Amino acid sequence: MRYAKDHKAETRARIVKSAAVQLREKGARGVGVADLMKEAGLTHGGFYAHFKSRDALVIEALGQAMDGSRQRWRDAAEQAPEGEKFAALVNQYVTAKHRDDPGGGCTMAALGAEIVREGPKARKLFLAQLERMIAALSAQLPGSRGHAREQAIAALTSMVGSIVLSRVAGNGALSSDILDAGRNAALARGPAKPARKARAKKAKVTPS
Amino acid sequence: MRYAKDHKAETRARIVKSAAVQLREKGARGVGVADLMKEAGLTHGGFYAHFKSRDALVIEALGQAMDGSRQRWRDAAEQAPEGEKFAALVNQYVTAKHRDDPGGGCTMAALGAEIVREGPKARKLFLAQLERMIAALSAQLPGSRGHAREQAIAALTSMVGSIVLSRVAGNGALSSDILDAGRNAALARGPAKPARKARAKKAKVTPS
DNA sequence: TGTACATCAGTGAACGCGCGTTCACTGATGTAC
DNA sequence: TGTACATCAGTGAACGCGCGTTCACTGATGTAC
Repeated sequence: MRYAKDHKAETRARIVKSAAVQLREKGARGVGVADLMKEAGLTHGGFYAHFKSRDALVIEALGQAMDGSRQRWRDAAEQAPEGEKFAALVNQYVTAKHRDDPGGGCTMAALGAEIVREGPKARKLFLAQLERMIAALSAQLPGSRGHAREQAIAALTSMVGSIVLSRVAGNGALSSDILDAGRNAALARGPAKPARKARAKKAKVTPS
Repeated sequence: MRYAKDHKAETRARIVKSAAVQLREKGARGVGVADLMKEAGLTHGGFYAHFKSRDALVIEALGQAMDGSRQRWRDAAEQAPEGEKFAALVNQYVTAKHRDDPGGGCTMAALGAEIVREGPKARKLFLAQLERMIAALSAQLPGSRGHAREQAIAALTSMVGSIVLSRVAGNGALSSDILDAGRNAALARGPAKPARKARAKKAKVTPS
């Protein structure tokens, strides 16, 4: 063989990874086959040796992007001490870093609004991801299952809304205010934190 | 003249109105010149007698869509009694009707996430609209200006997040739960309501 | 060890199609004289 | 009143371009004998 035995699999993985980033940056319709292959250091003709169609790659890349988010959420929850896991999930999500890195960020925030128009496969992926996000937050909340779930959903609407709106706002004072207000709103759904932490995290909102 | 004196202006308005709907339904890239003209009962060739380019129409239609939202917000605030205006704004926004009618609904929820990728003109429109939404909510909240603004932003993140996520969820129980939880989270940012109303509005969240 | 052939990841020209844009034309009405 | 011409909203063929997809080919390596 001309290449190492898993060479083709590696190339394929490289394309998927690149697509997962570009999809979130440019939208589901914004990524071309030729761009993707160039990004992976190849020419466009080879694409169909790896994927059945552009759409098939999009589905796979969406799944990959979601897996990345799931891993991040799992890490955040695992690393936080008991009782602070909910806050850790919110705090790793509602950040300027996340706002400024759509390509590496949450697929729901980046593509949720437009994916409704795509095919059923993409929709199913997003629905499953949405349920996982709710479950992950809910698992860190006290009280009855129903109450925890309601609080988790309330927090999630603010989290996703914060990222979407802060991206619209750009990266100035308004954008920071949106992140701060949204983060606080989501955190308020969780268990009360130690006073010093709560104070340290208190957001400053610049008056208009 | 073959046509009434404002015939051309009416045709133009018809195209813009149709585009304002289709943009929100299909995305900024999802609307073609030929589709739009057919929707207006014309053939595609006449398009450039009305608009300089497709992009120019998109900008105009976005503005029109936003004007519609602004009008709806204004009406809701005016019609509600003093002290319930904030709740009225939230309640007219976070509804299944809004979720199911992206073409007639909020431009921010439908296109906010993807408009970041478009040109500076579209961005400016969205930024201005975002500031108007915050101001409209903020004006109905008590307390210092800074505090009212923070509460308004917190509410808005939940409102927009609710619509985006409920659309991802479809129209089943999860979707309803998202609307309920998001609406309650936003309402909680406003002044306390009369007890009977608060009870009547209380959302039921189906346990998972 | 050497030669002929198979394999296969990747190349790049070519094709078809959709879409934005252009343009010569239509046909109904208004105006000049 | 009648005739020739101007106006102008709208028509539909055509063009250019980008993009997804196909396909014959390349060239390096492995294998058969």
